[in-house]
Order: sequence, then structure tokens, then C-alpha cells
Amino acid sequence: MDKTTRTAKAATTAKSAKAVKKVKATASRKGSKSGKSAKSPGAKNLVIVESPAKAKTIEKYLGSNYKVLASMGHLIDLPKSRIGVDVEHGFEPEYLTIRGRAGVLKDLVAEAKKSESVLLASDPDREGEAIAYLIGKHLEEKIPGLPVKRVAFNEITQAAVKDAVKAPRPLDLSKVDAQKARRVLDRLVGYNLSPLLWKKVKNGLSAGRVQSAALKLICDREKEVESFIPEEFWTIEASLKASRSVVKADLVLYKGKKPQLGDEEKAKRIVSALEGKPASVIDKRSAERLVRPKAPFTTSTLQQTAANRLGFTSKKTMQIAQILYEGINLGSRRSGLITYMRTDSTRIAETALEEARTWLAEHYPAQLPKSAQRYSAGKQSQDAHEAIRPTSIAYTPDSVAAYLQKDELKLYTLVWERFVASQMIPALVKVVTADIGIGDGVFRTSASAYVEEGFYKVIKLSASKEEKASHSLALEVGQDLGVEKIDASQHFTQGPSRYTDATIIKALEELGIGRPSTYAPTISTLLERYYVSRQSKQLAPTTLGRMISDILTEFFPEVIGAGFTAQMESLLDKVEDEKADWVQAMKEFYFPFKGKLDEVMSTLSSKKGQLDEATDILCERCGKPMVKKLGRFGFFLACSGFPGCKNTKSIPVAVCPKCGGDIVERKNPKGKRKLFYGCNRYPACDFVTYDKPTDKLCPKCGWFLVEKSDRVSGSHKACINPSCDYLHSRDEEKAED
DNA sequence: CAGTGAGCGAGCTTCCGCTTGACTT
Repeated sequence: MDKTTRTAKAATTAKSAKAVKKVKATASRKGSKSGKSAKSPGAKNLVIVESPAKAKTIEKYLGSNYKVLASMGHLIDLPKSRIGVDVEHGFEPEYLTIRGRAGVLKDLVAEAKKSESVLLASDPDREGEAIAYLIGKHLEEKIPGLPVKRVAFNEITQAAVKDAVKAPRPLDLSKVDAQKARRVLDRLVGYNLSPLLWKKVKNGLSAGRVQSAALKLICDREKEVESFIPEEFWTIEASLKASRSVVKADLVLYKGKKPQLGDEEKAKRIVSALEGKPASVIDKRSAERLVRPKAPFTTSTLQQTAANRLGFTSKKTMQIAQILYEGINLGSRRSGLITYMRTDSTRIAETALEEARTWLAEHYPAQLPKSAQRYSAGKQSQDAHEAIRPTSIAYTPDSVAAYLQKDELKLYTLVWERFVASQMIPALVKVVTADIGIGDGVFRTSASAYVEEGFYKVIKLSASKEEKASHSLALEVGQDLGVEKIDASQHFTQGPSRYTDATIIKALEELGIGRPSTYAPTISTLLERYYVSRQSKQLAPTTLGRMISDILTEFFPEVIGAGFTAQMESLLDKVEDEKADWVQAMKEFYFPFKGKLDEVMSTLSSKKGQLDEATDILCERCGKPMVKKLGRFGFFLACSGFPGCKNTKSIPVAVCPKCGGDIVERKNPKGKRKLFYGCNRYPACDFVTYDKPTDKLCPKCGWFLVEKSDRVSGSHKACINPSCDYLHSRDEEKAED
């Protein structure tokens, strides 16, 4: 009700603002004929899109004969409280208006009644076709005889939008079927597997095609990490004095062979054999390497790069991208700074390519390639939106810096640089390598320098240090060098590392699991269910997560395996091409699946109570050790003497610097989500902070360190003691996308 | 700034994908 009023109000405001603008324009042109729109009582055609920001833009492009409203995603869907699929009768879904969305649907009906025709302009992909179909069907039922057609645009430019509106088409019912099959399959999998977990493990748990596959990746990786045995190896490095500089070179050959340096003794033996021997340059060669710019961002690559370069979680990246998309107040005007942020395509609108080339011709003429650079959409791409790029290349990071928050500017800079670079020539790097002979050993050193800096000219924030490093090697063949020292150093082979936001998203995308709109929420779900915990940037499975993954892997390996989505997608493609009957395919999947489920439901022993983890914390009431349990509100400690001793307490995360008590995580009373950390001796001790404690102590004063995050310096560690100045610098940003 | 776990048992939880909400009466 409330929402209805606001939507209507917003629409009115937008309209009157436009009217004012129109009057101004007419007045300034003076004496122009009275526009026909001024006489017209209202818009003649209703256009329905998904995003409100898009609606605004399109309405501007189409003029006053069109009214554009946004559905804001799906309005009609399966019920939340039950399966809602009639498996005995063709898997027919039970479609209802989504709770809370009736107001929007009502507004659409009201506006459609005033219109001569309706154009369904939801996104040109499978989900968009379904949104169009379900809304269209609803409108036709409410308003018999109303002409309802489908239009689609892949990019939001005036030409594209106007052309699309001139060429409406009927709905693609095969595509609608494919979406229906996807929806029904996900519902049947999710709403059957989840109750199994409620019964066997714990209430409120969940499983699904995407989240369970992601969980399995994380759990499988953890096993690899655990089973990895690091192996010791040594390297030998010589510090050599050239005419002016000191050059460091690594031993690559000893007595004509690659040295096997498995332990300290071998390494030290070689070092002493080489020490005191003269050094001279025996070979020098160079090679050139072309480094091409990367394609503009998709959701997945944006999330990966922001995680690697800026340390953002995927959730944070999307929140900031949404702000940049919706529009920023730039002093005199308001403008969206980036294109739509949920996309799987690297395609760029022609108008944007032209604008980029014009801008580059002015600012970097020497780095402008002969023709515009186009990047393919990618094999699994549904290509409903173009790549993520700045809405105008003229909004350089410097020019908008004053209007953005620190993190907004950082993310925008990534987007701007990546897009501009994608339209520039490659860099050419010359790598010079020199071999230096010392006794029976050959040492190697190399340096690289740009022959042509190419696109790196605009890359400032997003290039790693190595990419920017550039120096030459001033050594000549035959030159004698002074040996300053030869050192051996110990190393261990590195095993696989745990997934991070960046790497799990990369893996999911490569496997085709999930969509741009679900990468970040999938990670959030795994965290909320306590299947996975974040340890600094890494995603580690909990005991619960491992148990769930083990159960699902044992009984439903094909459903939660990485190949299941790929199989589903190939079926959906066939459904779209009318080469497969989705109901038949669903029968073949569902009935065996349900049979297996019923069997496991009745035979698998309950795992409840097997999740508790022993700790060495002793109960202060009875002295017995306490166990870590997962309850309704997260993890807590309980006495192992239960039910004899009913003592419970929160998990201590730090020692209170005021009274020596335990600092525990607390939630503010209802409503506010923000966590805080307080002393468990409250109200006797009132120590409290919003910054998350780390397990480290300040080397200066001994108070604990916290993770601070502020707008100036981003996230870093700091001492909690207000009168202590100890600050950790930001973690080094990692290289590689 | 509370509560969490067993039992008893009613009534609840849950999927993926599309999109932005939001208030204090």
C-alpha cells in the first residue's frame, strides 16, 4: 500500500520534471510549433523493463508517446512455503504474485489500462522472457483485448531503443519453457534436499544445485590443502657487483645440470665450491613479448579484480557498483557512472567504442589502434547486457573524484581504466636475460622494460607492481663482475590454497554454475548457514559444511556435482530449440531422484549431536571442558556436563584490556544488524567496540588489535588502545586477477 | 546485552534468479 503510493509519487515527479525540461527547451528554441505531446492526454504506449534506472533512461529516449515502468525483477513466482510443482501432472508450476510485489503489478495494470498497447521490454535472456511472459499473461487476463508484444534491446542507446520499439515480436514460448524447466528443477532439488538435512542434521539448513556445488568445491579444496605435504628445497642467489649497480642472479646450472637442492647440506656444499671463484657474463639475449589489454569487465571479472586489487568482498563490490550505476550527484547534474553491473558479456556498444576512440585520439594518439577493439561475448554468455564500462569516458576518475566516496572512486577507477585500456594498443616488453658463470655454476638474471608502454599508460590502480616495474640490464658479454656474496636460502613447496571470493567466483563461472546476479549471494548463503567461515580472505569449510557436503556427495553425487549445471544448460538449449521436451526430461530426472531421497530419508542415521567440537576452555561452574555448539544464533560454548550443568557462554574473541574478562560478539537489539564486541562482565565492565578483534596483540601496549575500516585508508589493522599509536599498514595487495 | 543444547511436539525452516526495498506510528 505504502509502496504503491511511493511508486506513483516517484513517477509523477519524474514526469513533471520532464515536462518542465520540455517547456524550457521549447522556449529557448522560441516560436517552435506546439508539440503534439503537449495536447496528448497521456502516453499511448506502456513499456515495461526490469530496472528503474533503465526505465528513466529509456523514457527519455522514447519521448512522450511512451510511458516506461520497471517491474524490478520477477513479480510472479512459485510459492515460498511449499513446493508448488504438480509432479503428477506435467510438473505444472503453481504461479503466484510474490509477497510484497502486488503493488507493482497493480500499478502496471493501472497504467496498461490507460495505454493503447504494452511493450514487454524485460532483458533479452531466458529469465527476461519469462518475466515478460508472466507479466504479459497477467495483463491480458486483467485487460482483455489489450495488444501485448515483446521487444528486446541489448544495449541502452537511443538508436538501439528506438529501433527495437519499431520491431516488436511475439513471445518466445520455447524460451519461456526453458526457464520454467530451470525454475522447476531448482525448486525440486532445493525443496527436497533441504528437508532431508533438517531431519538428519539440523533445522533451517539448505541445499541446492548452485550452493551445494560451491560448497563441494570449497570442501574438496580443503582436503587437498590438508593432504599436501610441503617439500623442502633450496635456492642459491649471487649478489654481483657490476660497474655501478648490484645485480642479483639465481643459480640455474651446476656442472652442466639443473642443481637438485633438496637440503641444506647440498646447497651449502655448492656455495662453498663457488665461493672465491671469479664471475663473468657468458651470455646475453633478449626477447620481446606482447602484452594485450584484457577485455572489459563482466560481473565475474569485476568481482575478481576488486577482490584481488582492492580487497573487496563480492558483496561489497556489487553494493558499490549499484551506487555507481544508479547515479552520482556531480555538482550541477546527476548521472549514472557505469553501465549495468550484472552481465556476462564483454560486448561494447558501438557508440561507446566511437566515443572512446575520439577521446583516445585526443589524449593518447600514439596508443590508438587502427580499429575499434571488439571482444567476443564468451561461449556461455547470454549477452543480455553489454560489458561493465563507464557511461562516458569523459568522466575520468580525476574529474569525478570529488563526488565519490573513497571506495566508490577505487571501484570506478578499475572500471574506467579497464575499459579505456581495452581500446588501446598492446604493450611491448623487452626481456633481457644474462647468464653469469662462476666456477662450475651458471647464474641467471633478467630485466624487462617497455619498448612500447601501450595500454599501461592509463593503468594506474589496477596494474600490479611487477607489471609496472621496468628497468634495463647494463651487462655485456665478457664483462667481469665482482662477487659480493653467494647465499643459500630455504623454501618449501606451496600446496594449493583455499578459495577466496575471487577464486571461487572464477571457478563457478568457468563451470557455468550460477549467474552474475547470484555469485555474491551464493557466497553469503554459505556464510549465513555456517557451512563456511571467512578467515581473512579465505573461505574455509566448517565442521557442519563438511558434514553436509559429505552426505550430499555420498548420496547425490550427480546432483551437486560440477557437471550437473552443464547438463541442465544443454537440456535447456535443446528446449529452446524445440529439440527436447522438458516435461519428459524432468520425469527422467525427478522420479529416480525422489526414490533415492525417500530411501536416504528412511535409512540414514541422524547426525544430530555429532557437530559439537571439543575445546580446552573449562566450565567455571563445574570445571568440565566446554564444547562449541551451533545454535539458533550461531556458535556458542556449552558445558559438556549438560544436562547436569547448564552453563553456556559466548565464544571469547579477545581479552578485555580493562578488566581481563572475555570480549564476545554481540548483536544490537532488534532491527539493527550491526555487530559489536563487548566485555562479558557487562554491566560491571563497560568496554565496547565496533571494530572486529583479531587474534593478535599490540607489540607496544599489549591490547588486542582490531580490523579497522574507514573511508580514508580502507581496511587495515590497528591497536584498540586509543592512547596507543600502533598501526599496521594495509595488507599488501596481491597480484593476478 | 536475550537466547541457543535433550526429551515432549506443533509449526517453522528451504531452492535459483531477476530486481531494489528500507522509516519511527
